[in-house]
Amino acid sequence: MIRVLLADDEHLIRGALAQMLELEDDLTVVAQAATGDEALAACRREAPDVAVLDLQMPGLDGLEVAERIHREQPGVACMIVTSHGRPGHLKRALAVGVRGFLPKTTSAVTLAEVVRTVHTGGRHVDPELAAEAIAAGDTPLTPREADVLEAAADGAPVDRVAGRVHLSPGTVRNYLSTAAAKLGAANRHEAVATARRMGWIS
Amino acid sequence: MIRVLLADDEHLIRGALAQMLELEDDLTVVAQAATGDEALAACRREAPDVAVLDLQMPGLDGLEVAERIHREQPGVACMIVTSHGRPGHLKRALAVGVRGFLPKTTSAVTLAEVVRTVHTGGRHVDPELAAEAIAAGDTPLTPREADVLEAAADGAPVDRVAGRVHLSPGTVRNYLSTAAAKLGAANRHEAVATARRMGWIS
DNA sequence: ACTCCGACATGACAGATGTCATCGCGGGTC
DNA sequence: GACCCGCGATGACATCTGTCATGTCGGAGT
Repeated sequence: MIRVLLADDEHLIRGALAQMLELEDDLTVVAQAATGDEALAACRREAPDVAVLDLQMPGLDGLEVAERIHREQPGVACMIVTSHGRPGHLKRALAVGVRGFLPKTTSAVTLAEVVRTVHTGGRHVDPELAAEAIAAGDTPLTPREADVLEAAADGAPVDRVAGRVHLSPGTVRNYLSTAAAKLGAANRHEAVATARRMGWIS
Repeated sequence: MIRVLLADDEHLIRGALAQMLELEDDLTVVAQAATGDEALAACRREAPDVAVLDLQMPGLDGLEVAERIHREQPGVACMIVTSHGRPGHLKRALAVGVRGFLPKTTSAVTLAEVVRTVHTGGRHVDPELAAEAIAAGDTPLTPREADVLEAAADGAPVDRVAGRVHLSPGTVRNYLSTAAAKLGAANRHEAVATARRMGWIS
């Protein structure tokens, strides 16, 4: 019997998913969590075989949870389920030791199968997402550029961004300028949009 | 037996939800749809008692589908289920004749109950969302301001926005300026962010 | 008829932003 | 040691934006 931890902030979805997994003879949901922190706590307590994590959750997101679980309990196989599958997320997930990555558009049978796959040590990523990730390539941004772009993501004026990242306004402008150029955007706001779409910034 | 139409682009969720609703003795899912257009077609074909619509779907979104269903088949009770419950969406939904509005964070039993409620002619909106909607109030933007702001939502420079809405660049700047002022934003990009948060633009 | 308001436009000006050249510092690499 | 590259900074310049004053036009109310 494969013991599954289920984390998703949407109660309705989580409940429905749990019911569905319980329907499988060889699966049992031993814990549910609505936030990243809950998921982590539940994982320590129950030591499940597989952790099914939603990407976007309040508090720690699925990727951060997966990272910590992977460090603390390497025996627990993590997999990510998400509505918005950005290429960058997949890369980060794999880097962090995630063994399964599925969009919520996949069918129920696939989910159960993937749970079994990762439990036996295998990996599975959605083919379409994988293709996108390959097509998108790696981020062209330096770490600092990504930081600054993210700090500018809410549309705040340069000065405020500069305060957030503790840089001079001029430096911020330079970073944003090069970032926008690398992303082929006309200004930083477009740059933010494309970087978001690619999953290069949160 | 209450006949339910279920529309959600996330296959996993839709399937799980369907199973869950089928578990109720007095409910049966007669059709499922992954897009707005499919939902509309299925609704015409099956004439269900209740249509459960996700807000964000490819093609027509839940609100547009609800509007058309309400016009074409007033006998079909529409309800919206969504992950991101913005205050503005709720207002628009009620204006369009939607009878139930729930975030996906609600529990499964609530969903079933609300399906029954709207079927008997009642209404149900999530109390928390209702409170937010009241607190948020109506959009301060004129229709045209909202249009222009939405056209500027992806961060495009003024000229491009002007092209999209067939206006002179100067006029666009004026609209964006007044919109930003009304929303208390430092620039149009912040204005876009707050308008999005409130559900005043898609 | 008169008034108000929203849609649309123009012109002008200040301040914010994008761009570029240039600099120093430190960590790798050949 | 020489070199490249990323990080951080400055200054100058051109352009883009935000703001305001001002005007026209048509529809809705009174």
